[in-house]
Amino acid sequence: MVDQRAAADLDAIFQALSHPTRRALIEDLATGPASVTELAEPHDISLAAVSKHLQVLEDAGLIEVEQDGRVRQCQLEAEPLSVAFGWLTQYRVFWDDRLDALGDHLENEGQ
Amino acid sequence: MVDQRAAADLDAIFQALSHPTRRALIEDLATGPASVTELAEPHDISLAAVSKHLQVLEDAGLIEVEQDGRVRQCQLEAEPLSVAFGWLTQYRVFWDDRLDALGDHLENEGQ
DNA sequence: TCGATAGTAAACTAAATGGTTAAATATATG
DNA sequence: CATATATTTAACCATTTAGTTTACTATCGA
Repeated sequence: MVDQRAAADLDAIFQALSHPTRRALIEDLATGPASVTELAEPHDISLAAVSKHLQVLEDAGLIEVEQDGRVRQCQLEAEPLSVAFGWLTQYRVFWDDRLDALGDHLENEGQ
Repeated sequence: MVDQRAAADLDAIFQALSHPTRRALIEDLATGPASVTELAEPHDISLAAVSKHLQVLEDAGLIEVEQDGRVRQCQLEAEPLSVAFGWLTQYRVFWDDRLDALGDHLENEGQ
């Protein structure tokens, strides 16, 4: 009952993650909730453009937005990230098997 | 020397993963190398369309293609998958922290 | 109440995406 | 050699994407 949405959503999740601005927004939000204006500040595009990116993230379930007066507080929603992670995990044996020689550039996630 | 390409490539990798046909191709290739025609067979689109999808996968580094006479053998390249995995791992603490209640839908990757 | 602030919506544009069909290019085979 | 097979390329089309600017809608605060 957590996964029934997952398969259909992989499209939207990976699509959302494919844009550097949206990944940057996610990285910002990893440090805590923020308003649209706050999130837009470091980016060299219009507020409307950031607003659209946030809409994409919200549609993919990657953020949740809470209206607080005239300000919208955005919060990172981890579940879709874990869905994407889950899909990739399928293939982990693959690079564990094949990338021994290159090795350890992923090992930092294990410690 | 494995990661210098990584940041720039996340765009292409996630973009490549965002299309269900391409994910299906990856899943096919996980069972072993295959030719373009073999890969195309289960899909209800033209061979040319599959060829384009494979080109996207190749550009993202997700497959390697080896010409063998008139047939092109495609092989899964795990490294970009591990790069995407690596990016997501950054946020693992997030869903580990927050999704305890939902829990265990990822736990099957640990056993 | 008036003006500033926060944000979305609308209309537009350029480029990218995902598909098609038809033609082209090798290579294999009878 | 002639034909069939494997695959890409080209030309085209419709839709989506990512951005812009300009309105519009709330809401806050003096």
